[in-house]
Amino acid sequence: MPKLHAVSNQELAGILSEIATYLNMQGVAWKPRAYEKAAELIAGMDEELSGIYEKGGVQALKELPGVGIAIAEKLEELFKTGRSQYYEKLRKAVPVKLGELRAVQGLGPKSIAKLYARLGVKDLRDLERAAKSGKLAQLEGFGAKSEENILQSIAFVRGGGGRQPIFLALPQVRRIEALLKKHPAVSRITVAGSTRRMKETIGDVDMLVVSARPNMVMEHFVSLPGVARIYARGDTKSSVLFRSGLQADLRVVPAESYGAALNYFTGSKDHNVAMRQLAIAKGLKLNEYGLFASADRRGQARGQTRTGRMVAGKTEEEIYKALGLRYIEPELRENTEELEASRRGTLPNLIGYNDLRGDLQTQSEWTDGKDSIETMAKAAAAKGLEYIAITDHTHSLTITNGLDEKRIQKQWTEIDRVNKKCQASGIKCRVLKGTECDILPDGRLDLPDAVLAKLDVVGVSVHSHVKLSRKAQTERIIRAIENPHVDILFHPTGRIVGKRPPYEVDMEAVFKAAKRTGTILEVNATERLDLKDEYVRMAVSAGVKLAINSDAHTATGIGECEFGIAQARRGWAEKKDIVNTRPLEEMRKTLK
DNA sequence: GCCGTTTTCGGCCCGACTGTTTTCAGTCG
Repeated sequence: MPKLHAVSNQELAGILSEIATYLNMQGVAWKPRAYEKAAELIAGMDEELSGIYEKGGVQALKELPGVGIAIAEKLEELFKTGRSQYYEKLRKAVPVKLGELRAVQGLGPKSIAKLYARLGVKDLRDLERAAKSGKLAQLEGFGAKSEENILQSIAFVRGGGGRQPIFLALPQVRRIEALLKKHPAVSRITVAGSTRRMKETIGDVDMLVVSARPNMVMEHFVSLPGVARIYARGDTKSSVLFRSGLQADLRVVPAESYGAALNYFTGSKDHNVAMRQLAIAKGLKLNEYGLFASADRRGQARGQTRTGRMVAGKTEEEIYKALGLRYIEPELRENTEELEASRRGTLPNLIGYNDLRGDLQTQSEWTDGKDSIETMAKAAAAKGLEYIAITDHTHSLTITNGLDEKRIQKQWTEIDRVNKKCQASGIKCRVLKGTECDILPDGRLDLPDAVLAKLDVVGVSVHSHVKLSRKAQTERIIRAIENPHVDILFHPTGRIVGKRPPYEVDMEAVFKAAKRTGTILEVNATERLDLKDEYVRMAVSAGVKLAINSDAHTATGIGECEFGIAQARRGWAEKKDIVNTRPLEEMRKTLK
């Protein structure tokens, strides 16, 4: 067989999605949705499609839900020739930079097509010129307002507008929520959307309120401090952009529909579609107003939204129940088998946000942390933690003033002193002797085994040589965790949300090795969020134990693990999967 | 273009808001 082109899932998804846009431009019915659906499926797959094709050919591709003969053959052509004639023909007819233009708010396929046909707009620069020259406003279907909106959107796109990491967005969201909650016309408010699902990045925020005076609430919302732009202001929906770059939508919903609205606006979109399909299969109809006994055809034809008898809608629980399902936690609503698990009663009993009893990664002033061990211990006790491990860096990481063999032994004396003092004064938090020991490029460790053997908790991390080949990096990490003293692999993939990609590493091999050697993997709760949700799920199903740690460098940061717990929940982790939910002595039994 | 305990043909999730319209197309989620 001739050599295949290793076109990645991301590239394939991009091409299919662009085909969908081109077909949409031409006003073709339904085909765009088919291509879009296939694109979404492929973008979300863990396994490389090229591998699936190599093993099973077109037949294997066709077995994917949403991929039929036509799309399978286009994929085959891409693997065989690296190109798609169909796609190139479409692109030739309208040679525009879809990637740039589709990012502009309010600009869809039809507008892009028209702007190209009439004004020759091919990219963001052309678009800006057309808008500034006033030509755009003269086009039928466009006007002064669309010109203004497009110019603002261009500025937003250029400013890197888009998704924000949840740990940056959520504090802002909570401030906005608090401001709205104080308004007398707001009787109830909930944050929905990807924020409620605790996705690692947030595109925009959806908030729901119940109010007898929606108009007042909307007025209050669009005039909140920090609002830079109002996209929409209606009776039931308003949408604004804050100066911080956060976009927020507020919806006013009737109390009797609150559960349905919450369900609908929490998403994910795929979860909603699956829910609605389930409803249809049961002869019901689900929308944001409730679950209804199927509407009669005449009612639907008249565009009525609330036809039929309401079966459920006040709470999410009753909607799930009416569909024969158990309640599904928001973090699981990604349409990745949660509906099936719910129906079968096999949903995980997720770890709770208050389930952690200890913190197994913290840094003190001995290296790059800010506070003394004693201060850290007191802060941990005040937060109700039963134990923390002080895991300062090791000497290879010179920039942090990492500990060598001598200094770490001195630190033990200090930890003994702090533990004694705490015990004497009734402070119930035990400080464990730990390390965040560097993994050297060849997989050896930065401290001798004799020292590691005396520590309570040995964590290991990659901090250098992050560009090794996949094979070398994987072997390096596996060699490190094969060390009989190593308890935890800290931030296993090295990524930082929105800043730094993960190293090239075969995580399936790491999970196998972790299982075999009894090594715990960390879910780092800082901006790393590493392991991420998908890897948590793979680790859990591989039977690997996890620890969720704050990686605190200050006393105030200790035990701050909300976002790490969220990732673990999104990865279907239960309390029993997380070692630091256990009391100290039980937790110690999970260490090597 | 895809799919089938409602169908191999005829469905495909569905409603709100904007802007430019005078009844609606386009976009978004």
